[in-house]
Amino acid sequence: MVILIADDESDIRNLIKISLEENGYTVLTAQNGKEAWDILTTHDVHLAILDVMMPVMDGFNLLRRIREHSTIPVIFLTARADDMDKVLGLGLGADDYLAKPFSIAELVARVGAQLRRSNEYLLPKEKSNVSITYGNLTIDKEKCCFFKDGEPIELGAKEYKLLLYFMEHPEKVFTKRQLYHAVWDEDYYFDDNTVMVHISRIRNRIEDDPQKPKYLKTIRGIGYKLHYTGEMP
Amino acid sequence: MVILIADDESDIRNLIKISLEENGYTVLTAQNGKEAWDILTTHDVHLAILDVMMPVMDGFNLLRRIREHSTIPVIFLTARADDMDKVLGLGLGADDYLAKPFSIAELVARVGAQLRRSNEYLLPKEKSNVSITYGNLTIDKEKCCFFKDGEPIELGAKEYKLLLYFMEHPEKVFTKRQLYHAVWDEDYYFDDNTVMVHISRIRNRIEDDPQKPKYLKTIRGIGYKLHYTGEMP
DNA sequence: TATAAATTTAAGGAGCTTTTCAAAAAGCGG
DNA sequence: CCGCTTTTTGAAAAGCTCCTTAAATTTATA
Repeated sequence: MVILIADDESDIRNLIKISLEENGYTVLTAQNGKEAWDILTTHDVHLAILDVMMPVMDGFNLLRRIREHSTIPVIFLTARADDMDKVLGLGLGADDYLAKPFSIAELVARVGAQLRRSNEYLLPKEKSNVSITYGNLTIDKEKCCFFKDGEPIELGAKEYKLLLYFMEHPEKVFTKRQLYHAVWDEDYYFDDNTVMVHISRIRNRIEDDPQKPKYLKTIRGIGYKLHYTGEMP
Repeated sequence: MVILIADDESDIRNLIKISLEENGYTVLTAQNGKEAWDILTTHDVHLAILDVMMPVMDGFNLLRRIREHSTIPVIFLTARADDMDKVLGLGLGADDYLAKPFSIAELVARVGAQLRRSNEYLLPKEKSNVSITYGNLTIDKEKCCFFKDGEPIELGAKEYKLLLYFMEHPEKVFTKRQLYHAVWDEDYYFDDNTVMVHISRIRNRIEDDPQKPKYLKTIRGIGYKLHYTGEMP
């Protein structure tokens, strides 16, 4: 799960970031509303924590823009009591709010609660077949985008189709012949290594260490599979 | 969000313009009521800040004309106390007012508040299905007009339909076949490049640099999509 | 260690994309 | 209804990206 924190105070940002990362979340940060908007439009974010008072664009305006396109949970942080009233009064669609200073444990708990809730009531579109998430990898079939930890990764068309096929059948092993069939939609009669070259390319883009792939595993003598090492949220 | 400032003092115009732009708004300016009226009738403006005293057409008359057609928030600026009384007394439908000299921070706050309010109570018509806004692009299905930063951009019929289709599904990738189907409403059997030509023409009209499109992105090997860069003018 | 399998690299080119241009069609005003 | 302007279409050429190919290198297994 990818969480965005937008706050102009770097101490608070870092404190929250570290605490959430300890709980297994991936965290992106922004110093102001504009930065946050840039991240939200280019990344795959599942929840946002926004300070009300920020330079360049404040939390209210940011939330309004978010709600034009998205229903992700948003948690507000406020320093002043009357800001809190605004949050409630405006009915802008914030899902939760906390007054500073707040207990970090409470924030983490509320993040968990919002994510659980949003998972339950997810729109059918978001829920099912448009985007596929496996571990910290996400592929959006509508936008034709691929994300790792919420970060977008550029892929060529063939690379994208190949990876999509793996994402649709995680952990399943495919021979090169099967993969060629699925992606190129034609038989291959002899073993050119086109498929392998593309696998190699994908590894260079998505693996931390392409020599020791964590995701795209080789099953020697048979083929390849998409594997996820680590705990599933 | 596009804001119009009408004031004959250029210092004040620029000060306000800069402050609002820092907050992520797009700003248009006018030196008098007539200029302001010209802009309001040809552009897509979401809020107006009017000086009461202006040559050619004063703020009162301008507001009266605005209210014949539009319900956008209007904020008055006044230099004299008795003008302020007029604003209140006339009941012309100004949404807020500030006496000069005013704190720029307060003006920015009030602009934000008015925009929030107008968004909440928006008529369903204005809110949803008649005009679509994505980033700094707006398309008005009723007037069949397209705006970038509030500036109208002329489009041919096919260009308009194509762009409308993209605006209705922002970020979604479409193949040329899908686009042809949606806009021309007939199958295409061979790959004439008529869709591409129209894409190219749209880019020439809406992109700052058509060579490096910010909005209409090519997804090589797959198709095209309307993207929002997150940049704010 | 030998051998087969898998991976990497780099170059050339195929195919996709863009642009341009001109002809055809459609819209507009007189 | 005719001639003018604008828009759309189609074809062809130029440009560019990424795919394919082949050869060199590394890794795994018997």
